[in-house]
Amino acid sequence: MTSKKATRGKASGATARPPKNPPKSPRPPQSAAVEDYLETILQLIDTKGYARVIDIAAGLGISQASVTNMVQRMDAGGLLKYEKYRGLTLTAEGRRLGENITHRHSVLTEFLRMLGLPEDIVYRDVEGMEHHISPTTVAALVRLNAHLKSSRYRP
Amino acid sequence: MTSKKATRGKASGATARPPKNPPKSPRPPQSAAVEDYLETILQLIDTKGYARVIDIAAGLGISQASVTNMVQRMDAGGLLKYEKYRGLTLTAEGRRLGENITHRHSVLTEFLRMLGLPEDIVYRDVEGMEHHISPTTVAALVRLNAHLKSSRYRP
DNA sequence: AATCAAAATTAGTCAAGACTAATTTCTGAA
DNA sequence: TTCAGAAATTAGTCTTGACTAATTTTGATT
Repeated sequence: MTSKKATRGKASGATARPPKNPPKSPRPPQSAAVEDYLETILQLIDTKGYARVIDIAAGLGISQASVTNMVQRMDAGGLLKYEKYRGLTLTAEGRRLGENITHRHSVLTEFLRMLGLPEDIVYRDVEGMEHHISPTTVAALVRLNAHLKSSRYRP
Repeated sequence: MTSKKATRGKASGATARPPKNPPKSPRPPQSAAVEDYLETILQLIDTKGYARVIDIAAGLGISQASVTNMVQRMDAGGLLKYEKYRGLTLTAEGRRLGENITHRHSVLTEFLRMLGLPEDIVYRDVEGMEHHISPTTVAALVRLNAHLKSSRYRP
């Protein structure tokens, strides 16, 4: 608990603690939502060869309008290249980020399965937790997974 | 990834997936933010005997105004009893919830420490992840922690 | 009892991200 | 080539949860 971080607004806390406030330009996002989009987009591209707005929307379970809006901001943020009505492609950075996220997702999923949890719970917990795990922790989980596997851990 | 859940607005997805839309009354909240508040409030009460707005604000690193606002909504949600300018007390439900949350926090912290992670990373990852772990997973982690301890797991 | 600083509250904003409705563009038949 | 339906975009809202500024209440001190 503790610490909220301020949605991103104009922190400078009257009573607040760390007033850290990055200048920030127009609209480049960097959030849990963006990670979900990247993950879905990468999966679509690697699966069907392209990522249409409608498929991203279906994959995330949200409206097409929401996707259009976010995709435009992600273009502004340099995560992907977007041409209205034409389609989109990930930039090098977007792909790299997407692959990190996907890896993290896999590691976490493997870990929870190792605990003997039912698939639906694994799925939901991974969904929620994945955006909050540092690279260091991911690495530690990779090692733990290997250990649990080799030691034949039975929940 | 996949699935966003819609902030809570008026889902009914044009393209969206599960249009589940609970009626919802005035303002009863139930979110990660509320969990952070409950955790801080419970800690203050069990430590100092009471929880003042200014201390909650300091604990969460946000403004007093934000706390006042949330505390009023939590009162409406039945998590605590609040009297303007006078103070607040947790309801039975609020305390029960707070204790669950605190327990989850401890279990998760112990787990990450077991992985040999540095304290600052443990702290931040717990902050982020704790709101997304199901009771079932918490139980599984308790067992895993015991196992790792007895097997003298060394990262 | 009067006063003043600390604590709390109110009022009004803001940003993210989702939504609906309406409009525009694209595309595959006919 | 035309056109209807599918896909995408725009415009405008809404909710959550933070923020600042201004105001009010409380409580300790004189």
